[in-house]
Order: sequence, then structure tokens, then C-alpha cells
Amino acid sequence: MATGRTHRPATRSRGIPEATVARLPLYLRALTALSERSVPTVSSEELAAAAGVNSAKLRKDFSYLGSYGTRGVGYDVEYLVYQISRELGLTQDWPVVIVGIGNLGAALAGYGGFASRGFRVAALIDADPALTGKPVAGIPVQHTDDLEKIIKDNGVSIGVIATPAGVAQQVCERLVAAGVTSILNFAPTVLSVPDGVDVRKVDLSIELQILAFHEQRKAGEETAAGDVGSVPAATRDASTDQGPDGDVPAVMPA
Amino acid sequence: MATGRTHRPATRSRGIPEATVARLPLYLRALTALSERSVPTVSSEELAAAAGVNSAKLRKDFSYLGSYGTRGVGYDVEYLVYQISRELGLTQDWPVVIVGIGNLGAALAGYGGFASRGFRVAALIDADPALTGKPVAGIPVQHTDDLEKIIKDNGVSIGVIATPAGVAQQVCERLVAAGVTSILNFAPTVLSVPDGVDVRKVDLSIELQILAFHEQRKAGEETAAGDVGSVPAATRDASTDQGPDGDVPAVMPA
DNA sequence: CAGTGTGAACCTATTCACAGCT
DNA sequence: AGCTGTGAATAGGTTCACACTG
Repeated sequence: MATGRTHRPATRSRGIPEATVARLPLYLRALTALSERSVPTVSSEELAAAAGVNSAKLRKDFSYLGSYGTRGVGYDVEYLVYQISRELGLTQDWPVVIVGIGNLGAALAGYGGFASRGFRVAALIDADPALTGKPVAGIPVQHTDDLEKIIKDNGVSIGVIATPAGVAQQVCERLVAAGVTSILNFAPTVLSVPDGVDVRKVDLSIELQILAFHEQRKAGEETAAGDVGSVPAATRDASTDQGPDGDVPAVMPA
Repeated sequence: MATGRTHRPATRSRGIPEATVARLPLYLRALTALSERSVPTVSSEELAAAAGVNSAKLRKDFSYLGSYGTRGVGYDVEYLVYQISRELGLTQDWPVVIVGIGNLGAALAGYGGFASRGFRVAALIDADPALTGKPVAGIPVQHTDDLEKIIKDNGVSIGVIATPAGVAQQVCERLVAAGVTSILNFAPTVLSVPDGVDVRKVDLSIELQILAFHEQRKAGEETAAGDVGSVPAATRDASTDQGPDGDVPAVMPA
């Protein structure tokens, strides 16, 4: 409990706001779809609609990357795909380990989203000896004892924790000690990490609770229904980010 | 432009800020742990540490709920657990359906986080007839054909989408048409929904990309120690950007 | 013109710091 | 004395609206 690291001194990166970074993957996905349909250019309006954001926000976001559009025309799809990929660091290979191969870990291992876009599952790790050697999604599970060696041999800097909450912190510490500096945490617990390590968390139960809050409110307001102007934001979608560096972001479960 | 946006105070009713709502589940989890250890009271400092936030923020958050603390003492654990639970709507039962029982859907069905705290998996739904009737995590899978009936019979207002991206939008529309007003989306696609429906998304690949962004920057800064100056966001000129000109991608994840 | 790029206004969230209660 | 509750200050993010450009 000693380290109550909850600060995020992490140098306010020059440039790109965190909220923008969190949306880049969204733009990239929309652009990739356009690219596959061989669409050559898009306007901020069209792309924004596809990504579910408003166009002013999108233009502002892109302006942080540079001036990649053409006035009167729009953005070159291929070019933007490349620029965003580069900005996100997806032009390189990111080996990832998944620790905790239960139902969730196994599902993650098989998830296609990993394979695409530069992420590669370098290893699956679990503490259960019965699993050791058994292939999950085509990858043999390795034992926790070898965690440090696996991390180092594969040059892994991103770790995914899908263990029970009770062991998440200690797994986290071993990952960090072995050299991991980014962690995606699916365990329902707050991880404390040293400065310089990023943690993002995905928490199903938190997401449901947030939905329940709004759901309850809707129910309560039915009576006070005032047909008046519709609620704002059409294509509104849930917030997303909030993930400063080493501390409490809060989003997505799984 | 064209869009006649009727500006409207989103935060109707005395609103608890969205950012605060997103943290309440975190506090609740920490408080529940304290409760189980029979700790009677906590200070904002202690609770904040357990939840991984700073104490001023926590106190401010609680102040939106009312004055539930005692100056000079702290907060009564049990009382706070109750107040937050009530605020989040967890004192009632929320039947939930999961649509798409693949690896992920099955993992979600088995996830303990559901059971606790008022959420109950009312049904599992999948389009594959081969799955129909087969129990997953003890619950028999039902066929998509019966989706509307299931929603209505169970009074479901929260739906979880764990289908492939390609069918997520249409599943979403059926859920909404049947009466669901809150959706937790695990499919990597942007859902568009009518006003009044909340969508929260959980996207593994987005999270990884955000981590990759920061990871890349860490690597890049190892050399450039002094990041002092900081370029004014505005007026940034291209001279400092890595020249994208000549270098053509070539290898790009599709 | 159509559509980008961006200052400026606006809104939301975090942090500070201290008055006020127990 | 200790700790909450909160106005005020600050920082961060979004939206507006329009000058400017291809």
C-alpha cells in the first residue's frame, strides 16, 4: 500500500490532447473502411458522421496532427490512414502478453482485434499448471513462473491482465518489474504502478453501473416528460476516454 | 450549419456531472471492500487512495450527492455504500440480455461482475441455431428470432452486444425497437441510436491503440530528454514534423 | 463555392485552499 | 485538532463561426 501513486506527472506531451488521442483509433477505423471501398477522399462532415463525432471536433483533432486536408475538397483517405497510424505507433509491431487465461483471457486471445493493426499476441500466461502447454486460440499457454523470461525474450512492453482481482496487483508488479510499461487491466481492481507506466482499465461492472444510473434517471423522468425540444446530440454516444497515464481512467469493461 | 440544433441544457435536473457518475462505481467498490472488513468509517484521504483518485476530487464528487460525511471524522462506510448504491440505481434489479454468444459473449455470461450488484443475466441470445437451447454459464441460449419477446417478457432495458461488428447495428435496432434504452457495445463499430438511448462502448483495440500511442512516445523521449519548451499548440508549423513527403507507407495494416 | 483550419467563446472537470463543523 | 464541504482558480475539452484557400 505504500505507493499511493496516483499522480500523473507524465510530461504533458507536446501536442496532441488526450481526448484527441482517444478518438484517433475511431477515425482510423472509419478511414480503413473507406479505404477498403476505395473511396479516395472524405470531407470532415462525412468522416465525422462515420466516426460518430461532430465535424468541428474532428477538424480540430486533425489540426493537432498537422494540415492534412485540402480546402474545398476534404482529406485524402490513404494519406490520413497512414498519418494516423504513424501517430498512434501502429506502423510498428507491438508484442503483447495476456496474463490470466480464463474465459475472458481466452476470449481476448481469440479476438481478431489483436491481430490486426500491429498487435501480436506474443504469449499467453497462466498460473494454472493444468493449462500449461495447452493451446488456446492456437497459442500454447505458458506458466507464470516464466513470466519474466517471456517478457524479456519477446521485448514485450504491453501487458493485458485478465486474472482474478485478487492477484492482479502482484501480476502487475511482476510485469512492470520485467519491463512492461503499458497495461490493459480487465480485473476489477485499481492497480497502482510507478510513474511512467500507463494503465488503462476495462471494467464491465463499472460500465453497467453507469448505464444503470442513466436508466434510473430516465425512469424517474417519465412523469416529468416535457415533450419540449428533444434532447441534444443526435448521434450521441457514450463517452469514452479518460485515461490519463498511470492512473484512473475508467472505461470499458469486458 | 444546416442542422437546426436546438440548443438544450443537457444537464437538466440538478445534475451529477458525468465524470462523477463514472467514478461512483469505483468508490462503491472500495467502500464495499471496507464494509466487508467491518471498517466503520473512512476519511476522504483513505478512500481516495483505495479508489485511486485524489481526495479533493472525491470530496467534490460526494458533495454532489449531499453532505454524507462528518467533519473531523470522515464518512460512515455503510451509509455511503447505501447512498451510492441508491444513486446508481443498484437497489433495484436490472435484467440484462447478452446478444452474441461467441467467445466473448460466453465469457461475459460467466463473469461474476454481473451477478453482483443488481445485474442479472435474463437471457443469452444468439443467431446460431446450433447454440439454441445449449446452456452457457448455466443459462440456455435462445434464438434471435425471439429477441423481441424475450426483451418484453423480462422487462429488459439494458442490452449487451457481443456480436460481430457486421450485425451489431441491426441487433442494436431490434433491441431498441423492443424497448431497450441502454446498450453496452463490445462490437468494434459505431452504433447509431435514437435520442434517449444510451450507448457505452468497450473496445479492446481502441484501448491498445491508445496505449501504443503513449508507448511510442515514451520510446521517442528517451533521447529527447528536455521537453521543456513545449510548442504552442497553435501556430505549430510543419518544420518540426517528421517529413512525411517522400516516405511512402508500403506496409500498412489493412 | 465548398470545406479546411483555427481563434475565441463556452462549457466541463480538476485542483487549490480555507472556512466551518464536530 | 482533524477533516469535510465548497467557492475560486485553473486546466482541459468542445463548439462556434468565419477567414482563408484550392
